[in-house]
Amino acid sequence: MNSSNKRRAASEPVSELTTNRLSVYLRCLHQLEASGVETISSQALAEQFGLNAAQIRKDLAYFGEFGVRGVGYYVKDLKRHLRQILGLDRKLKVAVLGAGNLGQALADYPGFRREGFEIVAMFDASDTKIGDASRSGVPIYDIRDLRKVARREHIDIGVIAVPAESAQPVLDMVVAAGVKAILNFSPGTLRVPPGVKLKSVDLTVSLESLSFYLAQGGEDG
Amino acid sequence: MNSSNKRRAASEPVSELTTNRLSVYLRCLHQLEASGVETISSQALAEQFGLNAAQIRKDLAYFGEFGVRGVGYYVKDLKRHLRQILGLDRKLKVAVLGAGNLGQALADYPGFRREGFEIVAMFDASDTKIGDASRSGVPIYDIRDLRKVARREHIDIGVIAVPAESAQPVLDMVVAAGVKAILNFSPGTLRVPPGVKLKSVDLTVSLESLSFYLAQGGEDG
DNA sequence: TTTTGTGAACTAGTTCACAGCT
DNA sequence: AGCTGTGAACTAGTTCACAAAA
Repeated sequence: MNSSNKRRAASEPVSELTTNRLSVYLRCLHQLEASGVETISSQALAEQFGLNAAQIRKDLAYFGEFGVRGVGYYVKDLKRHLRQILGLDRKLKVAVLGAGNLGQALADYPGFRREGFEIVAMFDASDTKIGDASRSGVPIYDIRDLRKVARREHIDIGVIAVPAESAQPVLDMVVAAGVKAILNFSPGTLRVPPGVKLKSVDLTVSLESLSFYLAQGGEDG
Repeated sequence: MNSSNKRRAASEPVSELTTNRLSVYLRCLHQLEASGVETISSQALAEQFGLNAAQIRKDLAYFGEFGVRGVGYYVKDLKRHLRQILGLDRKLKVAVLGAGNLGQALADYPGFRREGFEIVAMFDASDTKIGDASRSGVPIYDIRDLRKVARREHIDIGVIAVPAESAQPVLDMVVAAGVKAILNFSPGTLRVPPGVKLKSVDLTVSLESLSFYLAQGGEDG
């Protein structure tokens, strides 16, 4: 019997918190598999990685009945299911917008390649960078060729690492080039049309949240 | 009358979501001030930046009565209050652990300096890097000198940008050196003792969440 | 009149606890 | 017996709506 027999309606909402946790579970499973563990209960998984067992079960049950009562989850099986749910069973092509320090670091970041992402292009507006490549060999194209290159290379995901003031115009270009999912590292509010997914990582907000802790909570903790 | 007359008990919890938003509000106020706006209502702020007016008011009211009924908030005043609440009224010293691509990019990231963070040191274990400096001049020290340098330089915040396998040992060293707030860019679960604040930015989870969108939601959206 | 500050209502997310399968 | 999958209970977070202040 097929364990993916429970299918969500395509429009049923999945919380982003849930999908983020699926990534975490997948990483845990990698480690367990590497340690030779064949099956794992939600309880054991929770204890080992500081999570809640019921939450793991709920998150997983949302996508199918992957567990076996009395046994737990088969590590290899669950891994395969999670990779499929997260869309990691096909290679995803990524372009980095902005070939500055951060852009180049992201383009060469080994963690992205590891899970099947392929960084195939960087884009910049500066003549001194265009035509060059990152250390690991990702070519830097003229931002004006974005649409052309994006189509040719079938870019799935754009990563924005440009200064704040050019973030929205660059984002608009990426969207116009047909890219439907964007990871943004620029600070500030950006707008995308419906049907395009924007996820932002705000480095300043992260640091300031630590500053807040030190100023308020840390003093008398 | 002092507008900070309402004081939270030191132990009263503040949601991280709230403190993150305070950073966002502060950034909005920078922009408004630059545009010459002197007062702003929660309604106008909400509309301009895509937020909810009641939420802005609640977040702010949590720390004091900063607004004036019938008028709104004085941009300059509120900015000052937020900077003080977020602990940005003093310079905070930051050290980056790991002088690889990502570490160097973070050390030179202009956004950190802008809000008063001062990146004063990088640490690495590789002889070829120790003694060198980042492009913008941040010196790279031997990780074994962490404790000494951290004390001498009064490091407030550590930023971890080392490979996954060394993340926990490096984190332990940072904690042992007396640093109470850490921003982590390594993937995986890390543990810190109580009294130390760890905030993690997981680049792989972020990308995988976009992959999920493309695999599940994007197709038929 | 305008707009804050805030209790009340609502919505989302987490955890509990147990029926039911293996 | 052991563990999943899940309704019910609970907790956290958001939005509404309005009294009170300027």
